[in-house]
Amino acid sequence: MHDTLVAHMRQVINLSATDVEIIERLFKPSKLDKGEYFLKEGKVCRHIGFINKGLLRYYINQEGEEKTFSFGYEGCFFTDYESFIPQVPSMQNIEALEQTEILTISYPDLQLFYQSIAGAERFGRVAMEYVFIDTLQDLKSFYADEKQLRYQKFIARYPAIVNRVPQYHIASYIGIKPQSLSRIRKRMAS
Amino acid sequence: MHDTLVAHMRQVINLSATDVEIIERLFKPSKLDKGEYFLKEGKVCRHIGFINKGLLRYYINQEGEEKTFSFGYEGCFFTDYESFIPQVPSMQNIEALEQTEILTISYPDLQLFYQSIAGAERFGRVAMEYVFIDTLQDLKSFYADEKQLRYQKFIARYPAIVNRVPQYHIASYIGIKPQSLSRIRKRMAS
DNA sequence: CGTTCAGTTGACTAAGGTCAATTCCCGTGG
DNA sequence: CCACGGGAATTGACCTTAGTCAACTGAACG
Repeated sequence: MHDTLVAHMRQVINLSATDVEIIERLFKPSKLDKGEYFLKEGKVCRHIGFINKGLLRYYINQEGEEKTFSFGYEGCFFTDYESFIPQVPSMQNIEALEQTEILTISYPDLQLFYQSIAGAERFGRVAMEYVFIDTLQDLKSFYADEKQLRYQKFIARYPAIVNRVPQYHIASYIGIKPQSLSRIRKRMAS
Repeated sequence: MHDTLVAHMRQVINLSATDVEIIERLFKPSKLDKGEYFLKEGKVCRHIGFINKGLLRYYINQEGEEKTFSFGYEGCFFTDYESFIPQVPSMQNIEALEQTEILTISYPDLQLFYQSIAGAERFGRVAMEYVFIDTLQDLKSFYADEKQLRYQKFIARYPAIVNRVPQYHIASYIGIKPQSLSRIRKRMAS
């Protein structure tokens, strides 16, 4: 249950058997059905999660439109950092696109985790660094890349999920309407 | 010289007099003239900096065009995380738009900082969290906001720097050409 | 076999890009 | 003090790309 998570952590810090027991106690297994929400806007995001299996979608509502800005899949940490870190109400939604198995840790338990395990702070920092680098690359791609290139990068980078996500969510992620993505795909095929 | 930096850190962690001495030893003062570079693409970014005074611009070169994606000013930490964290060659440039006074810490000295001061890991994590939240908000604005709204948000959020930055850099930051920004400004005035 | 919803296609519109000319601003040198 | 030069900003005319609205296709499911 916690094997993948522990393996992730061991790439960064050493964990004793006791440490692993602490982790197994603090990170609680949970399931989300397809269409179920991990987080709804207006609520404070009280957990960080780790995806063992499944697929999540992050989006904001803007003028009645859902803007998807990220996906999470096997081996990803996820939370709404904007809400979780300062513990203020969230403006985003996190929805399961498939039945998803996760491990979650609450805000107070995360503080316990940082205090109980040597190097946990370090792991927290490093884990965030990697999420951060990902976000930076995404941001730069959005600034600089043509929409067609963004689509090509998406299918190159996430081959594992491209067929699990409806096309209109991918269009939203790229920053265009489904019709436009359809036209781009047509252009690419010829 | 290190007052502002130390004050910043003290908002997050306790620092003894000895700690402050360590910080003063590890964070080295330096100056950049207007037009001088802190980082050029192709080089590994070997320092994190803190801005005491001045103004920096971050940009990437894409098809002969400079795409500005961020600015740094008084009280900001800065580095190219994508290059600094894994210590690989950078794809971005950091240029001083004004004479800028900075404090910098090298990668090895940062590891020393983390090891020598209790809570330093924590400060590193928290500092990154705030930069990260900023980046997330920026990313979401780019996804979801009209260009005119992006401009309005920019002048609302950075009133201190809007008059210190040439308009064509702001246009680039927003994600449009200088001509388009000029037309948006005209539209807003009427 | 019909309902539903994702995806495609067509016709038209709107926003931003491109190219080029012009104006504005500011520092420098006659 | 004024004229000139150069880069920034503006404006105009036209083009390209994505958005909008609407109709249609196709696969999934009861």
